[in-house]
Amino acid sequence: MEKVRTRFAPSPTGFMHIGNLRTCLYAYLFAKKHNGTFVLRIEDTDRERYVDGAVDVIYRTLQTAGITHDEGPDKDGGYGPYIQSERKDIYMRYARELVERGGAYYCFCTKERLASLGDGSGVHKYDKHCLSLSPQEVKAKLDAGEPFVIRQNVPTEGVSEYDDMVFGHIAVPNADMEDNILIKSDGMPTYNFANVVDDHLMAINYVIRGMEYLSSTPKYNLLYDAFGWERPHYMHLPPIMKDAQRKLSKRYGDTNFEDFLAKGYLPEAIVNYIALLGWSPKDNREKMSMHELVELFDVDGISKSPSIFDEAKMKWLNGEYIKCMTPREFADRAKPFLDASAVAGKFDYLKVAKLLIPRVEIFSEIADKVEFLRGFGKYDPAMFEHKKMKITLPLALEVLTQCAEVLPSVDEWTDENLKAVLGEIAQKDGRKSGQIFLPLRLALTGAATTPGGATEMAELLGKEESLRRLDFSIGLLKEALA
RNA sequence: GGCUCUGUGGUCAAGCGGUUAAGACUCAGCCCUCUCACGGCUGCUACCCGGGUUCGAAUCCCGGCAGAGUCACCA
Repeated sequence: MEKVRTRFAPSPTGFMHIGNLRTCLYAYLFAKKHNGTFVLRIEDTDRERYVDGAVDVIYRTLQTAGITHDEGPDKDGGYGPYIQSERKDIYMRYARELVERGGAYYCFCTKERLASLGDGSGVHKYDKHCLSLSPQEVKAKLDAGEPFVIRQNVPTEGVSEYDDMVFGHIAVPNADMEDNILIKSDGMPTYNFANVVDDHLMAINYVIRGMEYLSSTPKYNLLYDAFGWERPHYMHLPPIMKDAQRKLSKRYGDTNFEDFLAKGYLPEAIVNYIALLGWSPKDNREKMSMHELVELFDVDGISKSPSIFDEAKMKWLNGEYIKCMTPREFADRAKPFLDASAVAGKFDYLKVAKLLIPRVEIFSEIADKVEFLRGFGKYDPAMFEHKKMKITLPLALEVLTQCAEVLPSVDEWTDENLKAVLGEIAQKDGRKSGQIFLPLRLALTGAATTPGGATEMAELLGKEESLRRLDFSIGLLKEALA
């Protein structure tokens, strides 16, 4: 196999959505899998769509996603420039060469004439009107400064075909293809042309992109052929859908990488999940690091049908990543979310992290989970009643009073130690452990559900605060029973 | 509408002529359990339809149907 060179060629529109990122990921994985080169090229030939700062978004996204390009605008590999707007003269030069080779021709038709081409059937197709212009006529118009475009000269008969690495053999009748514009009247190339010229000049031999190009690829091949260039291999990818009808796109929101980051998703989990949308490894493994993805990536595993983006599954995967974190890692990476929650400045993040790791799938769930820690005050004592555990209010009071007697003498205020001490008490009195832990947890938190049990809550709150709350709750119970 | 492609549970997705049609997410139930989670177990639900080919078809062929893509001086 020749040295593999793939590329990702986004247009700087301001954000990178999941579908683009996956295309980028596959191009990267394929290159790395084969010890090849992954090139980043910026396709900014459409100045009307250009957005300031958009290129930075691309760099930032690749970096946090863990995708590193070997060549690009910021990493010259000898095939630059890597920004299309800086290659303008190259395209014009090649377009003229193509005209000489008969693969293209000048067209001076006005927009009005083009619009009148309708021919009733509804679909218009350019009628090759300017192809019949003589060289002298063309020269005269050019000299007169008439605006022009350059069009590809597609044969009217025959069939163009190629083999796609995922979709197999593709054959399209030439008559169905139009003489598309290669050079626009502003002198800039269209995607159709710039892409082919750049891919060739940058020695890209594996073109990996969305399947929206599947049926126009024969047209690009015609260009390669007209120049006498070797055609690249093609790998077209099925789209990622929002639902069965709609493709994922920025129009529906929440589909770009940075939005998910803001919601508390881990970049490695997002990358892992999108790798799985449209591809699966031989052993059907699901949780994979970038390194493993590179190792396992294989064209055979790419699916031909569109896949629907399922955030529930991505969330689950994200949770799997969180479960593997140490409290230290969790505290560091979730810091912005912890800072914005009820535990900010009041509790030890490491202790909170330990409780949250198995209970949170994405960081944005943190706030709700710890909200009960915001304050502690009057609550409904009826919560102490528990039929299944046979806990009545008087029993709760009795147990809590007992706790209040024993606990102050506990020096090592840790989850484990407290558990041992309280367990002993329960056993001594012949009670189920729940009959003591349950009331205590309620007494310490005043919350029906908490991320952890009585002893974990006690450790988190600390001895002083725990005893204060216990005292308060005993008072509350006494009042209720009076 | 023409052309191109696709069609396995609600979702992702194994399967490549012979399987009790994997697995994961979701959902439901059970166990564990001091609430909530984690974990463990069980369950529900699928080969788009119709014809062929074949001893045998989810797998191959044809035709329907459904969905997607494309038909720009957007990429």
